[in-house]
Order: sequence, then C-alpha cells, then structure tokens
Amino acid sequence: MKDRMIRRNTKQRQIILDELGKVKTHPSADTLFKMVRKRIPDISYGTIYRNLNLLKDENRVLELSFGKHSCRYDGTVKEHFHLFCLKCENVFDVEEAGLGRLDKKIADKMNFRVEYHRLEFFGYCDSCKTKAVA
Amino acid sequence: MKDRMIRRNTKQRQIILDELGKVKTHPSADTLFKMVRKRIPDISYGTIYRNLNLLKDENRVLELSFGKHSCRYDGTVKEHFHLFCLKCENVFDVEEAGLGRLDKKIADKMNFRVEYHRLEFFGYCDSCKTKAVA
DNA sequence: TTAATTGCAAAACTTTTGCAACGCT
DNA sequence: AGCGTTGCAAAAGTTTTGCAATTAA
Repeated sequence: MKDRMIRRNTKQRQIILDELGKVKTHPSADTLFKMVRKRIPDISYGTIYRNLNLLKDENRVLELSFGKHSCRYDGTVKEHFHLFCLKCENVFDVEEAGLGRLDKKIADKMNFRVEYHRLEFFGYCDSCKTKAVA
Repeated sequence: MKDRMIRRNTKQRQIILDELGKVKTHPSADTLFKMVRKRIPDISYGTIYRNLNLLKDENRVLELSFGKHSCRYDGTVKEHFHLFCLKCENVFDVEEAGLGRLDKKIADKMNFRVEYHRLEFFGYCDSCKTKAVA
C-alpha cells in the first residue's frame, strides 16, 4: 500500500538525498540530521527517519547495520560491499567482485527468494590498524 | 583490559549459553530473556545483555544485525552465513561455501585488517514466499 | 482543493549503567 | 576474603507515531 502512494517532491526529501549523496561517509540518521539541519534549521528527526524509510523502500538509499550501532545510510545503491572499522567506526566501500550469482545459488539451494544480500567485513582500517588496537 | 578479567562460571551465564545452544532460531536478547526466565525467574535484562556482550567478546556467540531490528544471537560460531526473511523475520543458517579467502583478498586490496565478515541474504523464505508478499 | 508531508512532542523500544547485595573461586 | 557478577531501576540512545498545521500537485 505504501507503494501506491503518490510521492511529493518536498524540499526536505530533496535535501536529505542531496546531503547523503555528497558524502562517502555513510552517516547515521543522527549525523544526517545534523548535516541537513544546516540547510533546514527546523527539520525534525521524524522527517529524517520517515524519509530515510521511504527512500529505502524505493531503493534509493541503502540502510546498513553494523551490530548494535545505529543504522548507517548509503546514497550509492549500485551493488558493492562494506568495510566497517571496529575502532573508528568509519564505513568504507568496496567494489563488488562477482558475487552476484551467489543470490541465485542460494535461492536454488535453500528455496529462498533472495531480494538482495549484504557483505560486510569487520576489522581495522589502514589508519587505525597502525595505532594500538583496543 | 576486559580480556584480563578472570571469568566466573555463573549459573546465569551457563543457562544463557545453554538456551542459545538449544535453538536454531537466532533469538533476540529479549526472546532469549524470556527463554532463560523460565529457568531463572528473576533474571534481569542487564544480566542477559552483559553476558551476551561478554560471550560475544570471547567469540562464543555471534551477534547479528538485520536493519533496525534488535540484534539476533547465534550460538554457532563456525563460519557460515545467514538468510533473513523480510516477512517472518526468521533467520536461517547456510553452510559457508569457500568465502574464507575473501578476507585476505580484501585485506590486501584495501589495507584493511579483516577480523571477520558477515554475509546476509535478505528475501523471503520458502514458507513466506508462497503467501502473498507485502 | 486535498491528501501527502512536516514539526513537535510523546511514546515505544533497545541497550547500558550505577549501586548495593550476592556468590564464585 | 576478594572481586566478578547479579537484580533492580533509572538512564541513555534510537526510532516511531499521533496530531494539527503546512504545502506540493
């Protein structure tokens, strides 16, 4: 039913998408809220979350989750995967390397209709791994 | 520093692990709390969470996250990956199929020290995909 | 006009934490 | 005895939601 709604092109939605598209940092909803608030000072969390959920449903942003941290959002929808640094908690993109046919393999093997997959590597980024690691 | 602590073998910890080991369902902390409470009626959420975090640090359980849902826990540590049904929200295990060397590949390519990875497929399980899909 | 969307504030959820009491070792 | 752990309850953090006002189409 939400798919049948007619979407309006609000300033809030445009700017949320625009700000997300400008960074490679995969911000959380809260970080994105702070980014957008610079351009729309009275925007609310509700609007951020409602729009992120809506854009996610339309497959215009990716919602990533790394453990118990709040979700991170990615404006790049093209298939790729992610590195999550356990220390600085930054997220890095990696170009996809032919994992696409895994979906079909799994679908056949498990009788599961795969819509998409996520591959995440957890570890220490170049900058953090040289420092002492907790 | 938490690694240097001497761990005690409490009844609570044993039973949490035992209950998690008995199921294939990858329960949330809340679900596990309800399972354990049948055997220890006055156990608290704090104990559940503290133990899950501790067991996760010791690599005796896996903490999985699927979007904004609460984390799910897996008593099977051996490498494998997961299917998450977008409808019933059940989690299914899949045997790992030679993805191990991906870690090294990524490490070399991205100057990232990979500790572990997670591969999750999202879609509809055998049972849900035959029903109407939201 | 009118229905989707917003800002606000409260609520719902999930997870962590301070503290005194408890119980492994 | 010593100190890691527990139960409790409060707090912190994240996300959703009801509602009246606003605004895009």
